[in-house]
Amino acid sequence: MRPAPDLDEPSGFDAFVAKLKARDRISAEEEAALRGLPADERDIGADRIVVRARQRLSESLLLLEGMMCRFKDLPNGKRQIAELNVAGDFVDLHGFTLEYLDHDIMSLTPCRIAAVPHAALRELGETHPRLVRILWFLTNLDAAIHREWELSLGRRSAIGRLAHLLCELRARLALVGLADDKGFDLPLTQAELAECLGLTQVHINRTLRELREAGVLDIRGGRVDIRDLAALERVADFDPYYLYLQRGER
Amino acid sequence: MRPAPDLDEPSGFDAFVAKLKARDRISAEEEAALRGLPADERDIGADRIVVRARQRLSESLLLLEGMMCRFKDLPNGKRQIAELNVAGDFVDLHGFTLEYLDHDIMSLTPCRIAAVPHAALRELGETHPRLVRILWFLTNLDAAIHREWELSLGRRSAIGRLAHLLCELRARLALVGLADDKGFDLPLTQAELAECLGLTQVHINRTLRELREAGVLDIRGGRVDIRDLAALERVADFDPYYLYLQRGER
DNA sequence: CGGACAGTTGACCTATTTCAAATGTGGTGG
DNA sequence: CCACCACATTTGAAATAGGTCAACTGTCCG
Repeated sequence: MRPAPDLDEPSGFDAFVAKLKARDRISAEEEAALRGLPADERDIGADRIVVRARQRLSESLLLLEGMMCRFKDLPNGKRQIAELNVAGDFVDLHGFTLEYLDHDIMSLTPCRIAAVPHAALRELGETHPRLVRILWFLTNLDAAIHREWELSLGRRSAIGRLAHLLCELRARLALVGLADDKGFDLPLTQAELAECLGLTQVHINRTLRELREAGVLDIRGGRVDIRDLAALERVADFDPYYLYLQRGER
Repeated sequence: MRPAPDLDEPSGFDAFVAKLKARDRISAEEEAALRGLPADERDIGADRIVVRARQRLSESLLLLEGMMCRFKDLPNGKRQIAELNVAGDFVDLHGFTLEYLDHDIMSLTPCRIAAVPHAALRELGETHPRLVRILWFLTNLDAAIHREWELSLGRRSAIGRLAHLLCELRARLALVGLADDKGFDLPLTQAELAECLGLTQVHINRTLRELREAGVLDIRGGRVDIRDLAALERVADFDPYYLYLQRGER
């Protein structure tokens, strides 16, 4: 295990730690333990399958930079993206207890990742039970996001779904400083948005136009320009409580 | 904490422990630690909200008997059930790290539950890190089920969705001895099935008829009679790997 | 300049919803 | 034992959100 680095020194772990601190009080000793986790950093190109379903895992990947998604395919070729992952997400932390994943994970952009061996996580469990609860929380947060997507997929209209996804992404990216009220970078094609929302690419195109013509937002060149955030959250029916953004300390 | 009971003595924990043992090797000492968890047993009527979203939690509920569901509502009144829970499920274990839920939990039948204080789970974390990983696994299993439901809601046809849900339920109920190849008891109305599947009650009725007329199964009087399991799994496109039924030991 | 994709648009189609009414069914009180 | 009520199921007819198909238009990059 590498020595705990100087806490002031910027590292790829920053987005991750920032996200934890936004939700829980983390002591200096705990932060050092997290930053001291052995982590093999790597770069990955866009549109690469990073983790394959059913593959036995011995490490979990922290996404330092870039965007990834987890998805499942049907034999007929239809694809459903189950969640988007942004910088600071521990994309397959659930693989630590599941041992293999039930879905693939793919990079949507070039990404920088840090691979943390499961052995190190197990060790952390012996020494820092509270940190384990915080990691456990992160996987439960993924489940909460899945539930909100189930609600969208099952019960929201196309425009509501699309607006909701954009609100969620904005909130999650803002947490790591990658979005504000004006907008954010969105490296997704309309076809990929369709795969998130259970719609077709053609219908995404029309729905996007509807949002544009209503003066809500505009997507151009991989960037979401929000014209009227309040209106966006209204059509999305967005309530971020499911993201657990301001949980008290445990 | 009450003393560890005789392991041979039947208890409400049996379905729970059976489910763990089906997936992981549990030592006698570990089983004793689980069964020794303080648990306040209670009975609950059908159609009662058992845990409310946003409510601060200090205990988690193990479902000993009966069926529950977790759901979210839209302001327009539409409801999406995110998961069904059967005997042996730790229905709001995720509340231990989330502190409050993002959804309601409701009983679908009369239920018997055991409430385990979070303090006892925290203590277990200090003494039995491996058991914590097994509990953590259970919440990750819920997330895997959510992902499969996202796939159904986003990409499967009505008949595929319905068949898939019935396959999943059958597999999960079989794990605790409540289903076999012939069928199982299903205490859901067609309206509730619709709320699971993102469809309308009317369409569930028609889809059920389609399955009946194809000789696949018949639902009558709260019981699913499976006529042709292979056909059912074929229209469902069912592959139970996402249920992690035969994981090796960690 | 050409080729590969991503985005746009129109015309038509269909799975599922909506609305409305009829038919079961199980439980309760008289 | 029957009448009645609430609720679940069934069915038909009409409406629609979103899908499908096919072509055209960027736009980026080598």
